[in-house]
Amino acid sequence: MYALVDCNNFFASCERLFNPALNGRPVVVLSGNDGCVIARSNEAKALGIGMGQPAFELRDLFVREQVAIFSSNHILYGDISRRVMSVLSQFSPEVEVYSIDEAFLSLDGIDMPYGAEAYARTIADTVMRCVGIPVSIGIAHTKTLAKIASHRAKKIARYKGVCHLVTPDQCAMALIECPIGDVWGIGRRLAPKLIEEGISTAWDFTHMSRERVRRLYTIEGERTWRELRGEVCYAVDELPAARQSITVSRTFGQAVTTFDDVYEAVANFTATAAERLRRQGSAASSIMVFVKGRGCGPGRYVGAMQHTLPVASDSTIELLQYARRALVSVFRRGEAYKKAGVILGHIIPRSNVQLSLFDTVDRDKHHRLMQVMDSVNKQVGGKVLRLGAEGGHHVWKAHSEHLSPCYTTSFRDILVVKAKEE
DNA sequence: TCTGGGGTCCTAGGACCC
DNA sequence: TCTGGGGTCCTAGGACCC
Repeated sequence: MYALVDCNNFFASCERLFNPALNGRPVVVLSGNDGCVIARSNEAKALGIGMGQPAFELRDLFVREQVAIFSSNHILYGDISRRVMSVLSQFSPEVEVYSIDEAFLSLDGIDMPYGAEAYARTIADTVMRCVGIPVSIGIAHTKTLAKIASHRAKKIARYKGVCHLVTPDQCAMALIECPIGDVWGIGRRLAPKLIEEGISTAWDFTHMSRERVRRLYTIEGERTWRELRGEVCYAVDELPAARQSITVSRTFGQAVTTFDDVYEAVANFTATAAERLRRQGSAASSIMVFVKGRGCGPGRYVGAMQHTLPVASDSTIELLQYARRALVSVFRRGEAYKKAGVILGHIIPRSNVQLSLFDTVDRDKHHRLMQVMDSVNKQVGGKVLRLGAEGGHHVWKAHSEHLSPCYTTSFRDILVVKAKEE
């Protein structure tokens, strides 16, 4: 059996954690640049605020309904997420961290004297007590069914946060009530096609023939179909696989016009991407830089250039040389840039790097330097050691007007609790 | 009348997830 | 005026190998 533990309104709940005055109030968290809504408390959902809705459309509503607004604070959310996952690991030896706010637990072989449902309630209570984040839990025989169960746990009040889909009757009821578009693996594109075919619920889908599913929706569709029928196709995967590509990109806070400013942004993105690369013990054989101009549609300037490295590398210094070269070839003078990004590709384990007879780079030296940079930055926090190209005035930085403090990761931001004066 | 049977690698495009 | 930022997998088709 599998349990899916899903944090409720995760980013909004993190903001509330250190600010209980927000309980009962609508809370929203905005994307980078405070562009659109990416998390909502239940009160905010009740006001009709949509996921992904642009913030400027909502300005009046925010004021009228006294909505608490936050810029994304990914450092805070990442730290709270780690704490939640750490609590979950006390309840199962097999935990798959599926996303920042979700984890699958294998319940096989676990001693649950009062049954799975009671066990799940203990999990939820413990996460609440230790971290303060509300969670919903779905339990079922497959991950896809556990997803449906957790969805019901969240949506249907009588479940009080835990939904257990084990008997055939429970499963049938859940499948009948599950719109096809809510099934894990059936997305925006497939759902309308299925509805056109007369398949509007998960139940209908499980009653299609296997051949038809396979023909129309290929192997992934067939796996979803089998999982909904109770056959396990996806196991709990504890070790996250090394990334095959690493992207770092940002929309700028304001349009940027000079090469130096765009290059500074690209240098920062390259450094961040290279650090992630080293953290997973890999090296990249290609680097792509892209830039986007202002506006949208066909008139918008989009440039991209990829370089292949002669020897795969994890050195920020070396990767940045290629990034700079790529930027030089896509940068157009007179253009106003609103976004740029760096993508590392053709990623391989560092131990598999094929050296070259004609190599000109002192790789040991680079490696030692990167190790020192990473360890100092990790100890001190932030980018204390960085390349000169990253410094400067950061005119490209996104604006985050509603950023909350990093309560749990920065000494400067630790919450001060005042004793009540006598 | 007759036309083998296996592979690999690469890319573009389409779908999905959070 | 303003609309995020990451990822994955699969398939088809073309080019190549023996």
